[in-house]
Amino acid sequence: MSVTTVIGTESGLTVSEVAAQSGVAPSAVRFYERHGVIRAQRTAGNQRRFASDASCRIKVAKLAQRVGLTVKEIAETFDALPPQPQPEEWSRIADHIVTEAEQRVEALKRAIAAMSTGGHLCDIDEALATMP
Amino acid sequence: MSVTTVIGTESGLTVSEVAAQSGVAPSAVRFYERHGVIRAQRTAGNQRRFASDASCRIKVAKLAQRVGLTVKEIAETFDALPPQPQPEEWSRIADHIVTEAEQRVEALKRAIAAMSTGGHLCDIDEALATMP
DNA sequence: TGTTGACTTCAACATTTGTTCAACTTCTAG
DNA sequence: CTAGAAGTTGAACAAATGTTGAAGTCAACA
Repeated sequence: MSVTTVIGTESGLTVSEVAAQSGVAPSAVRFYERHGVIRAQRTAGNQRRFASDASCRIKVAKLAQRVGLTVKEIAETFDALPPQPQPEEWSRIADHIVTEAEQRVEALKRAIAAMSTGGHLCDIDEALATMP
Repeated sequence: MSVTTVIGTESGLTVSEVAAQSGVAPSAVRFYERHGVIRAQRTAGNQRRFASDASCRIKVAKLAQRVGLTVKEIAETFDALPPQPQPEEWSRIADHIVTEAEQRVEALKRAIAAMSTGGHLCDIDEALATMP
């Protein structure tokens, strides 16, 4: 071996590896670690080493951001995960995020429906507004 | 009358009125106008006057932000509205926003499902990772 | 040994979404 | 007419989400 990148010694994924796997920039990987979305061990030489679930966390986080969750909220959600999460625990987290997103969409739909009741949504009540 | 606030002369809602109706700060109302979420006429004295759909636009915008749409995206969506939108046109816009939000949630769900196939989601493939 | 590439931290910058303040103008009530 | 409430602009600040660059460290290979 040693022709292509030698995979991180000291057991764990490097920043670049996680970045490549998750499709974000290395700077973003560091950013997510600082904000608790992912966790890292350190090597003797102070380099980060991530467990293999790191890139998955980032992928989920990116999608969660797309539906309005903040990095902080996502980090807090992931906080419920133990160091060695079981697939089933992961599913619970995923469900939680999806549910939160769906609730926000429902809130949006309900609000729009509420505004629509009576046949008007955001229409200009010209007649009413200009009444004496 | 004339005891409580007299509603803006020169036909239209003032910044404060829209702010009160929509539940945001006056500064936010000006912000949304600058970014095209709402539009204003100006009085002879250069004050903003909003049509009565302004607060509704803001309410929808706030909820749309909660599901991940940016102010710019929302403004672009509202751009499709004519100056005097009919309720039906409003419904189309509302549908568009809801649909966009639902698509994002679907993307999230599909991605999670894809990651879950094979029984693992984000679990640590310790065995695999440490294989020689 | 030395240089090369990947890593480290820290600071600065950029964008989005607002808020706050100062200085000035306009509107409305009395 | 005049005082005070509310409006105007512009600049500065703030938090969230990153990116970029400088300066230094570390490990591996020739």
